[in-house]
Amino acid sequence: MNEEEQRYEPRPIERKWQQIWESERTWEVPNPGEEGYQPDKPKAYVLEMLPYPSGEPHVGHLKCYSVGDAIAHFRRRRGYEVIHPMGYDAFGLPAENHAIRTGEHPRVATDRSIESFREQFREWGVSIDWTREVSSHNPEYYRWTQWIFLRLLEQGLAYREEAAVQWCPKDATVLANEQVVEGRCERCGTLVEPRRLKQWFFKITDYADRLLADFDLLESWPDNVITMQRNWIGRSEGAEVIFRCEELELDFEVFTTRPDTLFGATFFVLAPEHPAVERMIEGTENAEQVRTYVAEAMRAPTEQRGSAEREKTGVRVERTVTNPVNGERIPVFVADYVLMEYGTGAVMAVPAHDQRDFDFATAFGLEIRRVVEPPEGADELPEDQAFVSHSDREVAINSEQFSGKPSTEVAVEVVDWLEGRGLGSSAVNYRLRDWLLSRQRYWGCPIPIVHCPSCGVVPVPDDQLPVELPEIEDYQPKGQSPLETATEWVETECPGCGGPARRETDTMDTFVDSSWYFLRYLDPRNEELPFDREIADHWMAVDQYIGGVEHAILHLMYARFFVKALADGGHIGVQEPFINLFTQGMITRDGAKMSKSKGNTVSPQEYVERLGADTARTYICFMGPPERGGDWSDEGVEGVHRFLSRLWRLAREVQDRTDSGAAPASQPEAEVRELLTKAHWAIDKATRDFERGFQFNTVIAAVMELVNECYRLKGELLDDEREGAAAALRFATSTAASLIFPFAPHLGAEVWEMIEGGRLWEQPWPEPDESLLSHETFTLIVQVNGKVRAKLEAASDLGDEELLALARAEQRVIEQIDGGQVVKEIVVPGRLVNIVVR
RNA sequence: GCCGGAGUGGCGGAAUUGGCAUACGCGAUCGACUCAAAAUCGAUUGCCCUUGCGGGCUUGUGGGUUCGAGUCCCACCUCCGGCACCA
Repeated sequence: MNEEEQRYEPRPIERKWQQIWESERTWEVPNPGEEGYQPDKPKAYVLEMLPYPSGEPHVGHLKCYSVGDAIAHFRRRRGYEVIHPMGYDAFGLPAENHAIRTGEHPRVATDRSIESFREQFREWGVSIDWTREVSSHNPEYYRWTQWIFLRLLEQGLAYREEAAVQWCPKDATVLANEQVVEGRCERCGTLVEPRRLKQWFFKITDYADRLLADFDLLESWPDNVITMQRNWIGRSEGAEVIFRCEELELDFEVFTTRPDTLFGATFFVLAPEHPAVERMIEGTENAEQVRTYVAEAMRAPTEQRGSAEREKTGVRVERTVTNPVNGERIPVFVADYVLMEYGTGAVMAVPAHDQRDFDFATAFGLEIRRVVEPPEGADELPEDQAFVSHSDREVAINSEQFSGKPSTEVAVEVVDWLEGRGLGSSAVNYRLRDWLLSRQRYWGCPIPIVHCPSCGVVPVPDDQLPVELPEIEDYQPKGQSPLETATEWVETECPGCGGPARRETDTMDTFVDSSWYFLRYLDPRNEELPFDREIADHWMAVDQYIGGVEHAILHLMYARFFVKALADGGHIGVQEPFINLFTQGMITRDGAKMSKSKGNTVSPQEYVERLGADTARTYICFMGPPERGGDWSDEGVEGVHRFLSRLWRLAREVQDRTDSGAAPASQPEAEVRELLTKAHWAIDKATRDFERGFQFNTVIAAVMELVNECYRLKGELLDDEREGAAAALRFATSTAASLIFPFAPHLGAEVWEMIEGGRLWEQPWPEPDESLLSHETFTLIVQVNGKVRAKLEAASDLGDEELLALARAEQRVIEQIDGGQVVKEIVVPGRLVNIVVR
């Protein structure tokens, strides 16, 4: 045998199997009722978040699809009918910005990128059912995005309203609340500005409670994702209380989580944006001063306003409002620490028991009246801050008839009292805002609406869908949608009255496209509906969803909302799209996030070409627990490549030097038994670790141990004339191939074919032989006072007394006990003996 | 500030129910093969003391429970992620 034949060359092996999978359509699965459908198999929907096609796939993609593919392969071989589709989230800003720079149509760049993604997925050997491929920028897809929009409109879940919205001046579009991070645009980091615009919204707030409650329907989601969504929804219970401005006969509703502190309300604050500010100041002496303050506050960037550390500012309004519980007239202020977006934009201020109100009262010299006290005997309260504790232990004071009662009780009773007089009621408030979906951009799904001067807002009838995106000359946004320039497209007929009308020129947020794609995969060529309900009900929900944690709020909450809305419309039978969620950690290089500007990017393609896809995929799964992320190391990749080479060379040698007809040994010799035991140990370990979650690093480590054991024993076994020796080696080698297959499918298939013949993926996942796992002897750990003093082989069937006798016979144990008195002896059967000596 | 998560060799990490701490990989050292190198195969590799036998120490820090703690409890430190004038 020459050198060439001894070297593991991944490229030809990988090509060979990719071609087989492609020509044999190995990973395609039929829908119920279609040819080849196997009703007796349980289904498993394994799904990775669809990529946004921009440029070429990066390491994050490689990780996501390596992890997902390992799960898909494991499930298939465990007897599931696995649906594992792929698609592209193809609308979006980067392609449009590219178009603005180059003049190239966004579709061209997007399609080019999709081609590159498709090609790489094929080269990575990902087991995808390509018949189900979709892309959100194709009219065959977005037709149904529009259809769903219209259904939500019918269900009263889509509405158009003028609202103060967050505008990104750089991207020249409005943003959803979720897309504003610390006052900046989530995409480009530009400070956002407030603007008043008429925009389309989805009423996700209607689902706030169900989005919270249905966390119970999920099996396994990372806690941090659930927490993030929970915080984002921000449900808080409390009361709505009416404060009346008697002079103007104007009622103000405020929300409070602490109705028990109502007697401590010593002033009242309006947000600068509050619509009633002008009426309140009209005709008062300092009206102009208030107007100046409001104007300044409105101009300040959101980011600056949103800081708790900032000094409190505000201005007095020459009016009072009445505290409903005691009839007290309290002063009114306008201050920017009160936000229009939350609650009612007005608050009752209780400086004694709210830090912000305390800070404001201190700055403006206002009364701080304590109405809640800790029980007697508690520590002195600090004078320089608010006392916010609220439990059964605190007691109301200075609260008329409520004084002396526990503050939680008072909270309930005060609300009852208010309710009885029509001055308030219990209420729930959310941080969650409705989803603003309008975008003043070109490269998105057109909103299927026509504005008619006589009929108003008219939905485009279903049979006129899709509303296709027109071709335009100039992609540059000018504060309005670039679609405004497509005059011929904009000017249309009203579907209602037939008169001249104009099309809606805003497009949809791309998160709309990706909120239902997992349903289209199930029935991708349906021309009557986005998907057939029966088919969708068969495959849904997604059994395992895999993706980056950066989508914890945006995508994952929107998709949950969509599925609930579709369920309410009778289009689907599930309430939750993703039963199990796995969020992968980020891969860094030299400890830093990869970025082109830092020049520390890792190109998956480079590694795939040089070392093979199997190496790249296996390495990424071996780096550490995939949810944690890790640092890319070239030495580490080499190490994995070395391991795969070892397996391949082992297979080569075993194939050359053993017979396939070899019978298993009837009377196993020590080496044979050792090797078989290791193989079954590896099967057991790999299976358990797979089932435990995503600890692929330990699965791979077990296979490495098995291969190491083969190397250790193969010298003797290959020289051994008896048939059992060869059979054991063949079994161990093909088992290693079988177990590594989910990570290195090409090599796994190749080695299996070399040793066993046939198609590895058609083989069920191996089962460990229990009889080989239970040992006749075990290593007994002998401790004296909890310290290991000896290790010895003991028969597994020995009783406690016999184990103790063995332990006490050990020389080193005798020395340690020497002279002392044995106080206690602990025996853990099958593990250890601990002798306690004084 | 609030809510999560994590701290284990030179490095990435393992340890399933409270029972051998450091599996597997990287790196390093030595050896075999080679004229030589690469590749490959094999051995060693937590720290300290000791020529050796052996002994002591070690899972961020301090305490506790236990025959026995990386794992459980209490307090603290550090790092990472998320949220934050949310009334």
